[in-house]
Amino acid sequence: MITMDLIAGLNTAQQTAVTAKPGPILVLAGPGSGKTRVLTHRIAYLIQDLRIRPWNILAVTFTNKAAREMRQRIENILDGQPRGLTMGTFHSICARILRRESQHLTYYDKDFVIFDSADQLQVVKQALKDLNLDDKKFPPYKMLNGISNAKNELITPEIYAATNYISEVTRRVYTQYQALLQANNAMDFDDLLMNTVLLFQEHADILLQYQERYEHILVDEFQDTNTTQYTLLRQLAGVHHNIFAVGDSDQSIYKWRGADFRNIQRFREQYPDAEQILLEQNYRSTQIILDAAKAVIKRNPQRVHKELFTLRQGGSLITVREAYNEREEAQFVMDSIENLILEGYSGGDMAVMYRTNAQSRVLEEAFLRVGLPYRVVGATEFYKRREVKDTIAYLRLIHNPADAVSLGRILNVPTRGIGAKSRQALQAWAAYNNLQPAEALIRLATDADAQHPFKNRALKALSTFGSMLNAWIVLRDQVPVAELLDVVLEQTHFRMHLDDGTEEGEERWGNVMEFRNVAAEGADMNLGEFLEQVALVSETDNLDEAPNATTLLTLHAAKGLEFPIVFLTGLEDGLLPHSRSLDEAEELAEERRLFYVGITRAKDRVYISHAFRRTFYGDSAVSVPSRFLGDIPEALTDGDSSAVKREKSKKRVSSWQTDTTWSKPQSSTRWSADGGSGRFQSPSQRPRPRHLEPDPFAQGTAETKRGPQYRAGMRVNHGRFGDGVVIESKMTGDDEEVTVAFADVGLKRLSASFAKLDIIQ
DNA sequence: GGATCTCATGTTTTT
DNA sequence: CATGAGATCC
Repeated sequence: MITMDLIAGLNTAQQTAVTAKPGPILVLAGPGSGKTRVLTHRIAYLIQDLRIRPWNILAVTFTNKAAREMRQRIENILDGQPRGLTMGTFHSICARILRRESQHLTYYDKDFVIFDSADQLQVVKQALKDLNLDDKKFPPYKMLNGISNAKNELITPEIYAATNYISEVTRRVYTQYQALLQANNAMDFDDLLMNTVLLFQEHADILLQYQERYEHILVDEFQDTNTTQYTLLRQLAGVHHNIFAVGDSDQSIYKWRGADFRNIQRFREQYPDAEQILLEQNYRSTQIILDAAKAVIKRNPQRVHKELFTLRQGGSLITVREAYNEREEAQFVMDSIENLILEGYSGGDMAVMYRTNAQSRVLEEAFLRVGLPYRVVGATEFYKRREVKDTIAYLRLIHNPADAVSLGRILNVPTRGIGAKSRQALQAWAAYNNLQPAEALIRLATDADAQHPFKNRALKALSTFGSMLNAWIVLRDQVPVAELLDVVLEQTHFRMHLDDGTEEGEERWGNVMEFRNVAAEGADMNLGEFLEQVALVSETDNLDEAPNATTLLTLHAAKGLEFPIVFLTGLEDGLLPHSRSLDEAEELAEERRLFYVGITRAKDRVYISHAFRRTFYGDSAVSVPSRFLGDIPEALTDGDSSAVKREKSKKRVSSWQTDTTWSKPQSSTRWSADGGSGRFQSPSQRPRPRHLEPDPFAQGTAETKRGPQYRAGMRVNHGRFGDGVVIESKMTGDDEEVTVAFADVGLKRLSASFAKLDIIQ
């Protein structure tokens, strides 16, 4: 009887999912098919009908915001707080577990901090320095990628298997990087997940506690889990096997972050008795929008077919519009928004989406020019602004004096006369005394008898700062975070430091004050809790209601959201699909899914735009309309069909080839001999914008970083192996793998960045 | 030791 | 273009 409330208004498939018999359950949910509803009702069903205590339920969501909303909805259904329910992102849940079990962690105490990507970069740089490696040859962010990929695959430095030179370097950097993090009592995002899994692997007894506790596990956005997350779920479900996974492989857009939608397949294999439920009714979009989306996604190979349908027959046609350049494109968006407002829509009903954050700028300028309200998701994230990060660094250092990265960041910010020399000397002295740099500072300030190499100005600067730091640490446990922050800002003359008389300086101080407000709001939190919250929020989490403001956001950030009106901008080859994904089928498929996600965010209307010319890195180049446009049936769009437009645009590009009045780029524009799919144009005619694809054969010099330097047939010389002929050369990751037939030693496979191969003319 | 200038470089996406 | 790192100047 109670059940009736819970399933009223749900369709059959949804009801089946909500009331499914406990066990492994896989819900494949199309966009707009009410999966959040299913999840919340399922949890309510577990609590209300099956009498499961909330304490025994774990629900994993993709963002904190989703968690909050779900909690709210469950509260509404149950008419009360589901007390004890664990709900949050993988990262926040893991952070909580690690914090609670910190006494079992070998290298960490409970005050460990969470390093964001900027901090990570610092650590990688330090690791490279420690290993005497050139950060030009081994770009830190690439190293970081390698490390992150490994962690997402649950590969520790110890088991990391190097297969070539680059990966051997990565392995060493990874090892050192990890050691540095531990020395800093810091974890990066990936560590939160990996260390939880490792903790459970090493301590069966601890795992058992959690396994027994979490009788029911529910996971949202299951297609975007990585191996480590999947393993964690397997671990936690190890006793009760009640795992309710909701996902849609067509909306998997985080492969680059280690996500693997094949986890859905893996789930089926590892839980052969899993019940599978398809949610195919879309409650969001009109028929036209859904048809367009389906036509787009249909082109991806190897999909699990779903028959999506909607009861919202018909609808407005999809507007596809070519603009001359990105400014005109932005203007097109403005004009459309103004018309829609006249029709009765509010600016808040609309979202403008784009592939890359850089595209938001022109749009923002247009909004400002026209005077329409807007809000940008992401872009320059608040917590990543320098002045805010500096402020956070102070708090982090106070919380965890072992955090050398934060200390490094603010040691001389605001400037206080501690330059590179003093910094080095401090580090050396600290290491010599087996102290963390911050501890060394405090020793310097408090221990008059300390033996040290500093004198005069440097000594004064260092010890002054040391005694301030010492005082803050004492203050830490006595006053709320906001007050502590006030003291720090006051004593460091932070405002003076930011205020350079410009408006920008004002704004920076404003940001710091805004951060201070955040701290004041969390008055019930201690410093550690506050820092954790700050580290784990995402920009979308703070997307609060701004009634009339139009939302600007990336396609990635749009996942899980919906808007009556959606603008999809920059539908050009090289942008969507992005140039970096053009040559790999799986990556191209992911770009298509991204487009699919964008379209399916819309309830009523979709506007798609692309520019004929677009400015990249300062100079303007001709763009070709996205190959995805042609996938939308002509009958669903207004005006020219997309395919025709692509043709037309292509012609114009061709004429541009001979039209000297337009020919701004000369030598920099290359003519590709082989232009992409060739589905819409004869490949030989297409000029390639310079930025899209570096010509792999541009020059065979060592400076060419991206493309292969060697070609089959080239004669080469190797210091040890002598002369030979290149048989094959291919790029593997960022390294070039060259197969050479040597006269003396036969076939060898060499790594170009490692082996010194000279080309013989 | 600190501020300012020049030059190269490019992260696509984010918990 | 816009940002960051390194070089140079004060």
